[in-house]
Amino acid sequence: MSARRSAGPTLKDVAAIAGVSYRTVSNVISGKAPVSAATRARVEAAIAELDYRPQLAARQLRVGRSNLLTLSVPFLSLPYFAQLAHAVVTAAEAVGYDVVVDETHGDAERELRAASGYRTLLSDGILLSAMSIGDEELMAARGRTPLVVLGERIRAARVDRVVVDSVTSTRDATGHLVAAGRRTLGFLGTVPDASSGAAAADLRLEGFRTALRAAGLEADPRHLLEVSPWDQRSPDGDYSREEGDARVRALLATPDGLGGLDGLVCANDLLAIGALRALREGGVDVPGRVAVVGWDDAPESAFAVPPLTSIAPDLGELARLAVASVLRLVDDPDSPPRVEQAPYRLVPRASAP
Amino acid sequence: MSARRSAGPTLKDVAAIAGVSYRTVSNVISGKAPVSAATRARVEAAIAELDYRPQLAARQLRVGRSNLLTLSVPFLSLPYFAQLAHAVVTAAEAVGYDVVVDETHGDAERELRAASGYRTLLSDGILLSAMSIGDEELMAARGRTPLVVLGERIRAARVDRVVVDSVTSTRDATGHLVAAGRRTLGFLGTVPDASSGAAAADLRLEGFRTALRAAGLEADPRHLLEVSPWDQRSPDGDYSREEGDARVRALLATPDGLGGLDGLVCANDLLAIGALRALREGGVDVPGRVAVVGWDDAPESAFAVPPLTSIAPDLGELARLAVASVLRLVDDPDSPPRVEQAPYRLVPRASAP
DNA sequence: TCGCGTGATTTCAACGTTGAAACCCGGGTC
DNA sequence: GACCCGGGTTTCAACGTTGAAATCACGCGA
Repeated sequence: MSARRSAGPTLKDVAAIAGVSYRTVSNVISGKAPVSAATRARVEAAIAELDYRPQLAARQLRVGRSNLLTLSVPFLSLPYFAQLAHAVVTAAEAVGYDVVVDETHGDAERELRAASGYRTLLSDGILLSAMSIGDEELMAARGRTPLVVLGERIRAARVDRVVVDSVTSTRDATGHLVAAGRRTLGFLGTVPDASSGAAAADLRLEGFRTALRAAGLEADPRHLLEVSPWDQRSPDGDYSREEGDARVRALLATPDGLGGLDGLVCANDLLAIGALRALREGGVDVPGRVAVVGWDDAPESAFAVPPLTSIAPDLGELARLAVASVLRLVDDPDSPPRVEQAPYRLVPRASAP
Repeated sequence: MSARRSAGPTLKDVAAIAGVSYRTVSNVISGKAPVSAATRARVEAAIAELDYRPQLAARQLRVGRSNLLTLSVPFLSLPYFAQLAHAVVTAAEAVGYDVVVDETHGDAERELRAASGYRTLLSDGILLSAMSIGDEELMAARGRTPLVVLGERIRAARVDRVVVDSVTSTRDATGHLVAAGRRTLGFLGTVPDASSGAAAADLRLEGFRTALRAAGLEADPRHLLEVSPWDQRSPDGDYSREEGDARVRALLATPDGLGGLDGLVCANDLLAIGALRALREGGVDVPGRVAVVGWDDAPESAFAVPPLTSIAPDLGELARLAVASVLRLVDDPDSPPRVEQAPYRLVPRASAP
């Protein structure tokens, strides 16, 4: 006897018990062909008796679909991606799909593998949240598997994408500070190499600048706080609480300290939460002296000290759009690429009332 | 032409180009049979030319394995489960497995479906973190698919489980407070219905009591704070920051307020973080007046105000043990059930130095 | 009474892969 | 020179399911 798996019952086993052909059992299950009430009952009894379950692999082989989507994110352990995964699993379930989760750790090679459809054909479509690879690499690597990119790092028009507008959202967040009378604003989370050019953080910086310009303001270069270069060893990437803490701490240690800074826009909530700690421990009142806003609306942000004002992307909608997009591609691989936007809103809290 | 999928190349297509039989292509890919260097090169060139990928469904159908595990958790959006998912994906990847994530929302019906192996045969094994169903239901529902239960809710000896010892870990956490001179201790997170009897929170309460007893202390019943009954509508379950905040706020609103409470042990970090907020806003100094410990060591806990002392379960090890267990079952379905323990450690921070 | 249509059921083949076994061929061995 | 050995390669069948088409039973109108 071969070393095969538990060898559960098959259509044939059910058919034998019910006294019909196995095709009829299939008909009962799929409901695609009419079956008399009597046989249906017999078949269903047999199914229950054997606890029969269809073998997805066989179905998939036959029909060419797995009803599986792959979600590829850098780190499931970051709140943003955890929320995203939650939203995607929920959205996929609503349309009868399961989700395989892949973590890239922001590793370019792994992101390329995701873009190209992995080594093995498994899922019907891929949702990729990239943070290391750029447009050309992605376009070069992509394979036949339907692909939808999440987020604004990738800008190529020839891929389906679902995004939340980083520029206008961050402009709004910055505008919120300006409207509250803040005049000396800083930005936490600029990226070292200008080469990337399309990272979400760059777009958020752009939104920051747009808002300042609109208000006739300008940012002191010392208030543009750059995060450390990407570090593979860090388990959570560089937009972390620790990094936010460190960068603001460094600013405070500067000869002029804050230098009049009265508002800080952060590229994400984790950086903001780190910044809050550094400010608090540095004796700087928030929002009295400095107002802080983040981006993500992580669940913990409402419980930060003080509670953090943030941009809340509608991840539920993002996920629904993404799933819909990828399924459209599954149905029609030649469907022209679209870029869709998910909404966001500004959630004001005590850190920037 | 039928409406099948993109119809990528198959072994036969590669074979045609390379001028060999398709079985030889298979040999090149699997490496299970010797292939001469010359043909190997030709085949590999053909593979590259066509960008051939093996079709997992066909392989799975043939060999009876999918190299897929299903992880079933209540909420991916809770830090604990997000960390757990991260750990499981990592551990599975190390042994060549992908992970399908299923969210039950703590719904009993969905947990039962997970325990029984889902409606369709897809993954080789299931890792289930249950929070609603009990021993009997689980044993009754379980099907043929190898199952490993994560966590201590389920106690049945006849299922494989991987746990972190809630009793001793919480006893340690409580002991830490006692050692620091705290004498009037409370517990946040008792559960309403005593019927469940095996929920992790109950075990943590037991650990709390054990430690008190060992120190010759006793808890004032008013200091055993019960969380609200499970609420399906709540997106995050009842062990939430909001709940912790509400329960402690309620205690403070009591005629005697804290009533001498000088240490609070929380069933998890989210409750503790909520508690910290309520205490802070109630003007209660932590740890000056009340020391607080949590359980989970959520990433955000190090940045809480004050940073939270917590029990840090070794989720990496938990995941490795769980994956190893389920794969053992896959290889040998009759392998006797085991219960394995993952280690934990106490991480002291400012909330309970 | 015959044929016809429709509902119910079955037969057949195919999806792409791999285990098992057969085959082929050149180089020893006796 | 007959034989065996083993690397290299191929043939064959099967995994469990579903699309397509064939078959069957039966009531009904002509």
